[in-house]
Amino acid sequence: MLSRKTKYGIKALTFLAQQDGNEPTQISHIATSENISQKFLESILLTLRKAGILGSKKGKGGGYYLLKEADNIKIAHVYRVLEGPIAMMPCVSLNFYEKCDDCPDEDACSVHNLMIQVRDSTLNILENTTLTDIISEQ
Amino acid sequence: MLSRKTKYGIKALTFLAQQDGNEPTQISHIATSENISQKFLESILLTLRKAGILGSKKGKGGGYYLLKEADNIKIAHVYRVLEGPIAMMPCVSLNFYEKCDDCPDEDACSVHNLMIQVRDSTLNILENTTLTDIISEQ
DNA sequence: TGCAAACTCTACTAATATACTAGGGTAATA
DNA sequence: TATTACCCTAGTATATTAGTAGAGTTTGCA
Repeated sequence: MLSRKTKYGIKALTFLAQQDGNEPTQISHIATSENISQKFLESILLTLRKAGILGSKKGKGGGYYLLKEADNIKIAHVYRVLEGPIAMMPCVSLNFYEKCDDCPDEDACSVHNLMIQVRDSTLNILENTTLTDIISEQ
Repeated sequence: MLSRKTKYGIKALTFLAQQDGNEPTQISHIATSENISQKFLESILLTLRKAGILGSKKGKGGGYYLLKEADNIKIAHVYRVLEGPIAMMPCVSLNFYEKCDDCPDEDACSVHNLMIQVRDSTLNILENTTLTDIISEQ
């Protein structure tokens, strides 16, 4: 299941991508427009900023803005920052690999190879979808 | 992330599918062979039995056995029984649909359509993979 | 026939982690 | 000085992953 965090994060990013120019947009504005708890959104946007996806400006006229063009922001990147691994098990994760403690041999694990397939098909979608793609599909 | 419950469940099913004939296999046998906590496995197999995937026999010589041929057991079914929805959000789930409380219009939701794509590609794999497929891939 | 062993089945309990909410105060900027 | 992002803390709820204890059922043997 996708956490609200990731869902809200993607929604906020598409909202920012649809703003005219690159003027900073206030958290409160995004929160009310997208029906998101403002405090929660605050921490999400902060995470996205630390990941280099968003920039911010304090004080009057401040807010958040995209650091890159919308068609250069891959959903796979956003997903990994907010949700974590795209793979369904650590032992099939490319970026967050961990060995299973119950599996002596990964190649002999019936679930392992299946989850590699699932990972690849999901990855194929998320790596090839940008913010721009998402907006145009609405 | 896939829960251990589902992972163990699939492992147990492949173990049963690899047994000769259809003699009942004891929980303890599966648990030690697959490095699974026996008590945990107990509740998992019970769930699979109630879902009509496994049969059981009590008393001496008892245990669990497959109710159908291995090539008639789809992973998608097992997944839904143990893990729940295959979709990453309730609003794109076929079998567990629920409306999002924050979305006034699903078609206008940037995440919605993306997650339909992810669901379909995952579903395509899980619906077309049976226990037999999993075993042959080891 | 009756007892004991070998099983599954059920119900509690609990530790741990994670998701989400809510509040306060601080720092930077116009 | 007002406005806004930033940061810290703590609480609540829920799911996961077990562990414990015992009840119920079947088989085989004396």
